[in-house]
Amino acid sequence: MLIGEYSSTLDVKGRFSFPSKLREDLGESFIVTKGLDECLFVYSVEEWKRLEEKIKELPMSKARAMQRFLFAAAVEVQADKQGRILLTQRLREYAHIDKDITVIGASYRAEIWNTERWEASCDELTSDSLSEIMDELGF
Amino acid sequence: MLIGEYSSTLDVKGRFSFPSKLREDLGESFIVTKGLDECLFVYSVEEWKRLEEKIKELPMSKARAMQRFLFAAAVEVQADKQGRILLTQRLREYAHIDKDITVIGASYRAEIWNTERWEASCDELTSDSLSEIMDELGF
DNA sequence: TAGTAAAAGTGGGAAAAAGTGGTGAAAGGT
DNA sequence: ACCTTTCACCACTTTTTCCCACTTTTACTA
Repeated sequence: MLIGEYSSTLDVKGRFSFPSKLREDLGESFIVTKGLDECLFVYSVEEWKRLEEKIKELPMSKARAMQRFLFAAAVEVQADKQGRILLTQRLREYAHIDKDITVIGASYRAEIWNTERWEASCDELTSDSLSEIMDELGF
Repeated sequence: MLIGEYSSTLDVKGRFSFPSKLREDLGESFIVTKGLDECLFVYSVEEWKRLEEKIKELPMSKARAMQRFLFAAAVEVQADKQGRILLTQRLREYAHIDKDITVIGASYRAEIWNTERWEASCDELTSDSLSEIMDELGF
């Protein structure tokens, strides 16, 4: 279970330390790919395989856009001994990552965000919509 | 069943002792997350898992902002041998926790409040509004 | 109701883990 | 073969975590 919110910054080489709490769950190496809302999705290898299976089952008419989006962008990364990872320029551009980074746990996947964009997307949540959904969940 | 009201204060390191009566019920480690009205919600691991399942089932199209909010805010904490816990700065900021803390039992969850805000929110509860709700419940 | 024992709370220090900057080796391209 | 770029690791700093020892409160008994 991936939870929590962690912030980090790119160093001069474009590396950043990936939260150790999330690394514990994700394993040695993991898959990073384009996600919704211009953030990056991060999956453990096991979870990625599961996703692959699901997409395979989709009819070609629907699946090919998804396949192209997810698979073409996907990269398998491995943290160095200090727990840092390096993203391809392509992925960094897609997620507007230049300096400040926020990594969050989101249940079965993690997400990598430009910090500003993450905060903006949090601010969009009104407390009304929050309590509404919480009601529904019996929170 | 979590009940009662307990007060505590942050020490210089930002720790505070979590009421032992509540710890008995919550277990070794528990989940703290952002709650409504700018307090923090505390769930036992079992209770959290139940919520997790519900959150996961929300439709991706509508609820992903909500999912992110809930999972990103969650932290699993474990009391030290003295029964104290340490909250992340993020959670402390959200709940305006700086010095005086009130922890309350609220049935299946506990809540962590800034003491002043807790007292203010108690004052807001008038007998009128309460009796209205009690009517609804057939109390 | 005072004394005693046990539990809970507090302050602080030491060890481990995580984070950061930088250097050198390997790989790849010219 | 040489230069550039990428990658892996070492050494240092900072942060976090864990636990000891002491104080205070609570509960129980005489």
